[in-house]
Parts: sequence; C-alpha cells; structure tokens
Amino acid sequence: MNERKQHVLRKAHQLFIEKGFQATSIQDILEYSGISKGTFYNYFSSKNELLIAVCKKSVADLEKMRDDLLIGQSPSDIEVFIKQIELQLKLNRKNNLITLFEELMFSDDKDMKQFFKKGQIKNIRWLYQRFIDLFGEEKKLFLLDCAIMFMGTLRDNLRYSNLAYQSNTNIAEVVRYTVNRLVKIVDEVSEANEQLIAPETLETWLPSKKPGPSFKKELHHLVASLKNSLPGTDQQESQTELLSFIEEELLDSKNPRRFLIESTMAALTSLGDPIWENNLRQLKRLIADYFIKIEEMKENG
Amino acid sequence: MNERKQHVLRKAHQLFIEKGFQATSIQDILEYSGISKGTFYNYFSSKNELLIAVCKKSVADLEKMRDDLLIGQSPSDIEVFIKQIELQLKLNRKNNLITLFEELMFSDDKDMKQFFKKGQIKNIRWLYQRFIDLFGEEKKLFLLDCAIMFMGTLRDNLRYSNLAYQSNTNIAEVVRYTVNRLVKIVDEVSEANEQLIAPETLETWLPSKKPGPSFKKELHHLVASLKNSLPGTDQQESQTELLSFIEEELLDSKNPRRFLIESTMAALTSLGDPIWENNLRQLKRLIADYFIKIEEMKENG
DNA sequence: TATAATTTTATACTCGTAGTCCAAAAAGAA
DNA sequence: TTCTTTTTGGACTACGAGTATAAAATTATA
Repeated sequence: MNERKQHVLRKAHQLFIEKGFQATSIQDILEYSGISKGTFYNYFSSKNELLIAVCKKSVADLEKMRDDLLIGQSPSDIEVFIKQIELQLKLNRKNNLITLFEELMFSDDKDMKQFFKKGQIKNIRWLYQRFIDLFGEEKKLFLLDCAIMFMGTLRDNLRYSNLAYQSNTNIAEVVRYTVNRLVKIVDEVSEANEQLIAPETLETWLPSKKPGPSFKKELHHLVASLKNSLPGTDQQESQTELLSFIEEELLDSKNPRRFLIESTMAALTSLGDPIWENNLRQLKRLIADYFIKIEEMKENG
Repeated sequence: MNERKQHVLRKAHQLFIEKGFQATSIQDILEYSGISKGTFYNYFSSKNELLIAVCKKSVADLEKMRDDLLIGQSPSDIEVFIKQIELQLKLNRKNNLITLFEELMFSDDKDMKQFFKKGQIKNIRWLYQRFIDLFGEEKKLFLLDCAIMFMGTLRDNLRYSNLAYQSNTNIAEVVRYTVNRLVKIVDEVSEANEQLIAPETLETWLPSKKPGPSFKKELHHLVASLKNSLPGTDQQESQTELLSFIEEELLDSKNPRRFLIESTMAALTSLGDPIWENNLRQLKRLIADYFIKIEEMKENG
C-alpha cells in the first residue's frame, strides 16, 4: 500500500475516532487529508471499504503487539495472558476500535458485516487457543464455551465499569476480576461436564488454513515416488530424511516455516534421473501453490 | 395513541423486521401503511422517533408478559426466572428487538442512544432485583456484577449458538446452561468476596421513581393535620388507621397500589369540619399528582 | 530532454433519502 | 350548513455518496 494511501487511512482514522464513522463525511476526509475526491475513489471504492481498511490495519497492529507479548514467555503463565488482554483493551480504547467495529456490525453492507463477524470469530479462536495453553488440552471440550463467555463478561464488565467510573475505570482491575471468574468457571464447567458448543464448530466458522485432504494425498504420493526413485547410493538416507522432514513440516506443523522448507528443498540434489527430476518439479510447484494459498488467506480473512 | 397511529407503528415494525431499519425508507412505510407523508410527520417528528416508538412498544409488551409470569409464583423459584428469560429471548427473536436495539445504539442521534442506554440499564436493574429474590439479600453486594455478567454471557451464548446451530438453536438449552453458570458464579463471587461495581451505582444510573423529600414532608404534614382535626368520636380510631395506611403504602411500598389507596381515600368520611375538608382535598390532590408523575415516568423512561 | 503513460485535481452531475411546506380535499363536529 | 381538524400529495430543500471527465501535474521511458 503506497505511502499516500496510508496517510489517508491514518487521517480518516483520526476523524473516525473524533466524530464517529457515520458522522464523518467524505468531504471531511478529503479536506483533512488534503486529497481530491478523484484520488479518494481511486484508493478506496467506497466509504465502507475505507472503514474496513482502517479496522483491518488496527486489528493487524493489535494482533502483532499482543502476540509479541508471548515471545520468550511461558504460554501457560496466566499473568502473560492478563497482560495481553489489558493491551488489547487499551488499544481498543485508544483507537475507538469497539465503536468502529460496532458500526461495521450494524450497517446494511454485506462486506462490512462479514468482516466484522470474521473478526469476532478470530478473536474467539485466539482466546480458545490461549485457554488450551492456560488450562490444558484435557479441558479442551469446554474451552470454546469459556472463550465465548469470557468475551461477553469482559466486554460488559468493562462497559459498565466505564459507565460507573467514567474515564477513571481501572482496566487492570476489570481484567483481573474477569479472569478470576474465568478460572473458576473453567473448573466448574468441566466438573459439571456441560458443553454448549463443541470446539470443532470453530472449524466450520473459520475454515482452517491447513491444506485439505487432496493436498495431503498429492504431497504424500510425490514424496513416496521421490523416495522410490532414489538410487542405492550413500546419498539415499540423507535425501530420504530431507523429504520426510518437508512432509512433516507441511502436514503437522501449525505454521509451516517457509524458509526451512525452501532451504530443505534446495538441499535435494539433482540426480539426472528424469522421474526424480519430474517429481521434484511437481513437488516444488505444489509447495509454491500451498504458500500462495496461505498468503491469500491471510490477506482476505 | 390513536388507532391509526398504532397501525402505522405496527406496519413499520413489520418492515423493520423484514428489511432492517436503515434499509426501510419513509416512502416504504408510507406505501405499506397507506398514509401520506404529511400524516406521517404529523404522527412522528422523524424516522428515528418512529423507531424509538416501535421499540418502546415492544419493550413495554415484553415487560408486561415477563412480569405476568410471576403472578402467583414464588419469586425465589429459579424455574420461574428461567421461564421469564426464555420468554424474553423468544420475543426478542420474534420482534427482531436485538437488531433494532443495536441500530439504536450506533446512530448519531442523541435521543436514540439515550433511549438504548436506559433500556439496557433497566434490564440490568430488573435482573439485579430478581437475583435478590433468587439468591437472597445477603448476596446483594455481588448481584449487580452478576446481573451484568449474566447478561453478557447470555447474549453471547445465544449469539454463537445461533451461529453454530442456525435456526435450530434450542433457546431453553442455552438459558439452562447460562443459568447453571450463574448460580455457581453467585456463590463463587460472594465466597471470594470480590466486587466490581457497587449496586448503589444503579441509583445514579437510573434515578429511582420514589417521591422526593418534599413529597414526603407534605404528605406527612397533611396526614398529621388530618389526624389532629379528627373529633373525639368512635370513628377516630378507624380514620386514623386509614390515614396511617395511606401514608405507609405511599412511602414504604416499592409500588404503591393505586386502587388500594383510592378505596382507602374513599373510606375517609366527610366530617363537615372545614379544616378537615380542606386538608382532605389537598391530600387528594397530592396523591393524584403523585400518580400522574409515576405514569409520566413510566412513559418517558 | 522530449514524449508518453499515469496519477491527481477540480468541478459539475446524478441519484436517493429525510424532512419541510402548503394549498386543497376530506372527514368530523357544532 | 358551516366551521374545525385531519389528511393528502406533491413540490421543494438540503445533504451526502458516488460517477464522469477534462485539464493539470507528476512520473517513467526512450
């Protein structure tokens, strides 16, 4: 995204924070960011799209900062989790994200609603996965419910604390209180063995970026062919290992490390055998396709 | 409100349910309800005001039905509470109240926002008072927090159940699940002795409809005068009792029963004494004013 | 540097909707 | 009947989103 467009984005965001989305007219944005109408519609196809862009940017920043807090920390440390939540709330407040998001939710625009929904669900999924870190795989069955309830209570606790204490609301206190409830609820609900929504549902809400069965099949087939076409040389073992590693990294890792896979591919030597060469080319193409798809998904959803 | 105006209200509500508020134009409403523009603006000063009227009506109906469920039942019976919640959710769904309310929340219109806020808080207060019925005065300190959290979890549990199970969501199941969490949380939170927002805050959010100190003073003064001007007859005692009853009912009861007070007033006989008569007239006026004020408050807020 | 391609500007224009105004018609009441 | 109130319907205003476009400015290229 070019610098000028980003400048417009920032200026518009400022206006949205000050006046709200609806109350900000295109004209306001043009004047405030010093561009012409033509340019505006060159950058964004509509006012709604601009709002989505603003939200996307804020969310991306927020997710990055929040995930950075985990670096070098134990994922099961609840204090780290609390820090992450506090950060989110503070950024939300700063960027008026909540209000903007809510304007997304209740417009007639399909795209906006869609985007909002996806954002919510991504948030829930993040909570769910963090809860697995915090409370253990064995509680898994109940953790989607807990994520949903945590979200709801946190939002309302914060909202009404704001109402009660105005701008003096102590975010840390609200988070602490809500997290205290959470840990009890997690125990209680798994004790009672009650489930409302099965965690697998997440998959249907937000199809995973993991490759589908056809990808798995093709990958496995290619790797097997390559292994078979290896000559009985001393290279055989190392090449087999490399191939196995690539397959594993692609299938079993949550976020396959691209640089690793590509350097591993480079280590697969040329053998002169046409079958080997052909399979190798196909494997390369398959992997490239895979990463293209991943990138697309990241951008669109 | 005249019949024709109500007809417009109903028709508009139907359109709002079908297409949403924003997407329904004034023109749509005019055609669908068969009135002219002039008449419309004669009834409602704006589209927003119409929406508020629609919501007000729905909320009033809902509150009435919900409170009727308590008649002849024990307020501490949690099954009755569950029935009340289920009823609310079903009516919400039928009338698309949630969506309409949310359109209220995120408009630029001050009045709409105000109305929405008040509705939310009234709901929380109702929950809070029901929780006192259910869990006892001794838990009071924590019950506002619990009301807020209950609201949040219920809303989100329902929302995501709808997402997961489409239209097949079993409202009863969601309510049961959420109430089960509630009773545990109430115990847990009072055990831990943690409070986020003090229940007194409710008073500042939604000033009570109880009469102010000046009303109390005037009432007490009039009653005392009346008692004093009573002649020493055998009627004296019963008349004094009647007067005391009226004063108590007005001051100490949460919702003074109008019919009771009025029939009691009627039982206060005419004595011929001008001071007595004068005071009696003033008392009548005071009581009438009181009920007028109550009615006004019910309508406006 | 000259020329071609592109991006940007400024402005006029369309379109749709909320809300106002008002004179004439219709309906009700005296 | 006559006076009053309500209703009608259409013209009109205001405003904001989005389109169209020709001219100007900028950037790339030969």
